[in-house]
Amino acid sequence: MKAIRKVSTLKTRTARLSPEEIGRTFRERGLKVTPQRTAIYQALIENPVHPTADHLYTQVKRVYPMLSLNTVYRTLGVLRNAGLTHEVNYWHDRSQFDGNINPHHHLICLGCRMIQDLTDASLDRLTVSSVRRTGFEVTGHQVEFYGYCTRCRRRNPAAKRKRKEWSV
Amino acid sequence: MKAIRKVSTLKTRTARLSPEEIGRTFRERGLKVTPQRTAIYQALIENPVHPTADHLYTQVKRVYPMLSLNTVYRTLGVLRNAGLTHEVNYWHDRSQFDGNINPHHHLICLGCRMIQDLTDASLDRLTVSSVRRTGFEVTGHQVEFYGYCTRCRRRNPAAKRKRKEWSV
DNA sequence: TCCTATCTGAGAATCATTCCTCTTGACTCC
DNA sequence: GGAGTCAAGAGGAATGATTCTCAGATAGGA
Repeated sequence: MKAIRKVSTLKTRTARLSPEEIGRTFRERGLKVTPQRTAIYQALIENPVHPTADHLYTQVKRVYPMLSLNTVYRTLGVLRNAGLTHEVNYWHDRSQFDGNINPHHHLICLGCRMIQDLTDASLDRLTVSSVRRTGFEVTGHQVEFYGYCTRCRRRNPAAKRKRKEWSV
Repeated sequence: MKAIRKVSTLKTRTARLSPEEIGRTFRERGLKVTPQRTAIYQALIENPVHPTADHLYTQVKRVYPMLSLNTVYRTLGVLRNAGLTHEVNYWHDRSQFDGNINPHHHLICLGCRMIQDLTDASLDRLTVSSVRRTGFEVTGHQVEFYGYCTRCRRRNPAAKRKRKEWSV
């Protein structure tokens, strides 16, 4: 379980689709193409920090001042049902959304709550015989690593790190 | 990443501590010992289904009819800060609590929403060089397997499974 | 261009969780 | 064992994320 053979890279999200490409993506999945929906999805996939509904609302409202938060929630629900986003809730207070639908894993900082994507082919291939023995049919999996990002480590070295960190 | 060497077992939670043992556990961690707190913790560790605050409230209220939901939340917060429970939120609507604080992983059924513990030593030892290269300091990790439990598979074989399953 | 199902905005409603205030009771010190 | 202290508990109100309802707008096929 230690040997990692394939090249692995930390994913910095740089997805950047034109409105036309987004429109095509929506039509392929039978979704209507509306300006709000397009803008919300664009904001989502360009955002590397796993935004909350409110983040997206604030961002898209700059372009569509009449946008309602309701529409953001509804749109995120539609995108999730269409498989265009995943919802994560590591902090138990509000949902964050992930526009990266390729298989990937997460690094979760207990200091600043940052959630960073990690793509690693060897983790994607993870199979465990103990799971097979249970009779559980696995359709996917995800690995979360908890700890401290470089910025938090620099600011607060382990030695003097206070025990008032976030818990999960 | 395929070779699983160690014996792995599906954990069926059977923790059963006496009130005295629970009291000792609390005192060791500097927590006051109260009947409500003891009962809530006992209900938590005896419950294999990752109960919600409301589940625990309903259960403990049978013994302590005056119990308030508020107390359940406060107690769960105390237990979490003391490292005696973990909070999970796979379904994005309410928190579920896990009294099993030994390293373990989860099988998550997209059919019935069941969350089952999986202990597997090889998964516990998982280390990934791509994470080390990022400079992220890992203090723990957890693997989640999504799919269908045996009961859901029996009721709804893959072939005729409708696409109205839960999404994560 | 027209029609209709679907989408949006606005505001209200819902519901899990937290806060506030007062009362109770666990633990310490004598 | 008794008194004092301070955290814990109960009850109810508040908070805040998310969902619902409904009327008007609009995307997209005919």
